[in-house]
Amino acid sequence: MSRRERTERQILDALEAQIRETGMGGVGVNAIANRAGVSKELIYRYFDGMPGLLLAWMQEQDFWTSHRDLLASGESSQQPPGALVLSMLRAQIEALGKNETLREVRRWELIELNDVTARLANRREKAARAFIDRIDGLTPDMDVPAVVSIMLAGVLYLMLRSKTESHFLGVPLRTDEGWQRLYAALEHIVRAFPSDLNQESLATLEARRKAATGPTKD
Amino acid sequence: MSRRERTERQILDALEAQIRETGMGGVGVNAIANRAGVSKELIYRYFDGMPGLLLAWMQEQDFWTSHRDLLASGESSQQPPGALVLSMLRAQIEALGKNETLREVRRWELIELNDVTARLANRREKAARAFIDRIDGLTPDMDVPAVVSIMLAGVLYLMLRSKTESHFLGVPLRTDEGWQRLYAALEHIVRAFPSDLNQESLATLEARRKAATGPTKD
DNA sequence: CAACTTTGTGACCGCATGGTCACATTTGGC
DNA sequence: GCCAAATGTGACCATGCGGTCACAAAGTTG
Repeated sequence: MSRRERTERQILDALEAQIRETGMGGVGVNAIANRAGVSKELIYRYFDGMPGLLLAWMQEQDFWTSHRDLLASGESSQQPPGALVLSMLRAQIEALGKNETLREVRRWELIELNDVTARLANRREKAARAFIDRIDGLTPDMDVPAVVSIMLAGVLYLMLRSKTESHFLGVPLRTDEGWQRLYAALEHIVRAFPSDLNQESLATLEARRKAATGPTKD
Repeated sequence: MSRRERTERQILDALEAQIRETGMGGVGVNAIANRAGVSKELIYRYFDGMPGLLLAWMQEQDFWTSHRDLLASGESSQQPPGALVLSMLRAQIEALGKNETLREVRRWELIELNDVTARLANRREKAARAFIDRIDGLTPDMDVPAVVSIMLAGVLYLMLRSKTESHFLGVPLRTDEGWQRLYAALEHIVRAFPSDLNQESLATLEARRKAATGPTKD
């Protein structure tokens, strides 16, 4: 590992730590450089400024983000639609629940509109469409994208909201108990899917529900 | 109207306009004072600084915000639980859909944690609990708060997300057509409620669905 | 009219930000 | 060893921020 690679690592790690601790609002050249113990000039020289640094960091995240995505979508191609949806929702809960940095980025995506967020939005929507299209055909007389949108969006909102509020409609957002209730609610909704959820697949998922995990402070 | 009241109005209106156009990120003493065409000193003198100004502005909003809440919860105390939930969701969609400022504030509530946001959270959760508690008892063997949390949170997320992304899972977030699909999805979910939605109440709601409205740019 | 209060203004301060530059130090090839 | 490229640093600049202050103009009360 060259000397340069080492300091680039320091900078990237500092970015991650800064996002986690202060949110995207506290991200700037000075803060990152100080935290990395390095001169800010290097951020411009090696990454061409903050946008470039963010892009570079994103690309690293993509690595195992898309890894997760592939896992979630590939693991069970033969399951009924409802089970697929539940797996995907569970994957989202787990991925977001144990990664405060990820949650901060997604909060940021809600308010900021620029090159970086646009790129993130594109990539996400592309992957999401690929997932939903495989299910949509199998379930006529039901607007699958719309119903799943509500469920997924609900999970996302509650994940993000857990930072500033401990409960939502009385449901705790910072305990595993609360998230088990929410996951059970998702099951309840999916159970209304037309031709779906035979006994075996539901039993499989039920076993995994016990391990449901909400947001942690790292 | 005294001279002071007039300039206080100018400041409050400037705050609202600033929030709508730039989001809470662009809110500051200098920006507000300039937009109001007034010296920033007056913000400190009359409102004791930005937090006080925000509080004062919030209190005005409370006026018809709580008004709406009362309407939504009082209009139909005798309807079945599912219909009540649908009414409440519809009210949320309408209130948020036509008020970009409100959406910006709620985005802000997701990232910032301070006196003002804490107060907002308290008030909201209090009202929400009052609503959900009236329904919860009526519907055993189902975790009503959890299911409604998913639906309401889903609506909120998609409302907020419409600023930076035009689609979610392929569903358009900036057209009435998209929001009619989403509202229909909510109906679909509610239909799975235990003892619920006789023909009349559903027909009533169906008629109103035609008027579903998504976010507008004001 | 005179004295006093309210209302409003613009200048000023300290501070942090993003960005650039000149200059040291280190590394690696000839 | 020697020179050039790579790596790193600290100082510096303009700008915008929140906040305060002295002072002017407009109203009000005696």
